[in-house]
This record gives sequence, structure tokens and C-alpha cells, in this order.
Amino acid sequence: MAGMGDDHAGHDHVWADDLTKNQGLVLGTLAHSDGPLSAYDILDKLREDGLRAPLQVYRALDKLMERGLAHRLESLNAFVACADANCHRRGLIAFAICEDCGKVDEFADPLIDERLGVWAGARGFAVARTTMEIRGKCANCAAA
Amino acid sequence: MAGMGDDHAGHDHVWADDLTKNQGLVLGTLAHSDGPLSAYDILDKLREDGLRAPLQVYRALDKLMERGLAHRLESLNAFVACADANCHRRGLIAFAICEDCGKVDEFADPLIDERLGVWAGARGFAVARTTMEIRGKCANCAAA
DNA sequence: ACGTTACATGTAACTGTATTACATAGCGTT
DNA sequence: AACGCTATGTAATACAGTTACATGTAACGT
Repeated sequence: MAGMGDDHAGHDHVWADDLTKNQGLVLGTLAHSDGPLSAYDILDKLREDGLRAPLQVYRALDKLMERGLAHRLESLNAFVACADANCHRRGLIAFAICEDCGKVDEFADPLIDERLGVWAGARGFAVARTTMEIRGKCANCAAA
Repeated sequence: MAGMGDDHAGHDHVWADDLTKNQGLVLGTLAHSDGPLSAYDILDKLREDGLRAPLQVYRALDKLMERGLAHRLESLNAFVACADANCHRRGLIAFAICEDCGKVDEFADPLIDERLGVWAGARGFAVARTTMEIRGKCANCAAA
């Protein structure tokens, strides 16, 4: 790996141990960011680590999302690391996105999940995955 | 208006009567489609009606969405006409999207909406708008 | 009638997001 | 060594959305 001051893949990972180099770089970048990043944001931050093309980032993101280590925010075309370090989450995950400061709060609500199951059951709809994103102002920014 | 075989704005509108020409064209296109359309899909269908640039479509979509006559599906980068003809809906609107046939089912669930209100209230989060999209297979496609 | 304001429109160029196609490299198995 | 599998590298392209600027048009006040 090219010289770097901050080698995520080398020692900075407390996540899964079997990430590939690019997956480690991308997850490290997301984990250290205080807000969501677009794929191109990630790419820019990783140029000095040798990444050059969007596809390298998208490939890593796909794998990370498969494993639940990262999530995509559809309404932002951006990505975040999973807030649950060892990702024990199941079922629906929702995100509250502050439009002022950009912070994202990830949460799971079993009741909403169940309610969704009821709707789907009644319709015979087979749910594969659900995205739920709330836009607005976090408590901090609403106060200001 | 340039000659056209299918003048939505002229006679085809049962929606609001005060839509502009482009808004009428775009809403007509969405309403006649049996699935979601991207902005560029819409543009292609409206070239013969004189539209030439993406911006013309995006501008119309913005106005239609402001009025609740159209919705954006974030996970698809696509748009649909509101299923409720005169759009009496309030609060959270959810979409079930079939990944097989592409059909979209729009519904509102007050309980989910309320549950969301509880979460937001507890956190001091001021909700501006919520997007909820379920991906999976509709009853028809699940059967096949 | 004239200028002013407000809003809808038209056009081009551009930025940002994501995928396709093809080539290369590493590793475990046989 | 040859094979299959997965990860990588690179370029080119497709798709989505915005910025900047010019024009049209109808309502309003003077």
C-alpha cells in the first residue's frame, strides 16, 4: 500500500476482520466521517491511498451493504457506516437526517416494522427491503 | 402550442385546472403510465410535444410535487402521479414497489405516521417530510 | 400606453451519480 | 501448470440533476 499517514486497513479496523483492502478503506472513511458521504466524496478522500475510479468505491460499498456494515441513504445519494458497530440489527432501519447540520441518526423501530408486516401480509406483498428516511431538523438545530 | 396528436393540457386533465402547459404535459404522461418514470423517460415521451431539455421536466415535476400531484421515488430516481386523484392525503405516504413488474402501490398508514411522531417527539426532531419505500414482490409476481 | 413585477419558458453547458466492458492480478485447488 | 474464483484496475459511457442566462407573457399601477 502506498505510503499513508492513516492506514485504515492496516490497524484501524475493529469491524470484520476479513474485509478486502478497498472495503477496509471505504468503511474506514465512512466510519471516520461525521456525516454521510457520496461515493465521489469517498473516492476523493481515498485518492492518496491509490483509488482512482468510482467503480472501486461502488464495488466496496456493495459488499459492505450486503453485510450490513454500511447503508445507503436514497434521498441523499450518499452512504454511512452502520451505527451499530457489530451490526446486530435486523429488520427495518430508519434514518433521521438533519437538513441543517447533515447529521444522521439511525434507529430501528420494531412497531413500525411489525405494522409494515401487517400491511404486506394483507396484500400478499413479499418484502425484500425497506428504506425509511425522515428529513427535518435535529433537536440541536431546531433550538438554534 | 406546437401541433400535437395528444394534447393533455387541452382536454385530458381532470386534475387541477390551473396547471401550466408543461405541468399538464408532465402530469398527463405520469398519469397514463402504468409504472414510475424517470425525468428523462418523461422528456423522451414529450419531445413530440415540444419539450427539449431536462430542466423543463424537472421544473414541472417540482411544482407538481409541491402540490402533491406527483411523488418522487427516491430509491428509483423516478416519479409517479399521486394515486389519489384529488389528493386528499395528509402525512406520511408509503410506496410498495414490485421489483418484478415495476408496479407501485401507494398507501398511507396513520399508525406508522403516529409512531414516527412519537419517535420524533422524544428526540426533539422536527420532521419536514418522510420517505418510505418497500421493495419486494407484489402478490401477482410472488405467485408466479 | 408604458414600465414594472412576477412567473413560466427555452436553451446550452455543466456537475454529479452510477454502470458497462474489458483487462489484470492473487489465491486455493486439482 | 492449469483452472476457477474473487478482488482489482482503467476507460469510456450512460443516466440524473443543476447552473446560468435569455426570452415570453400576463397582471398591475402610473
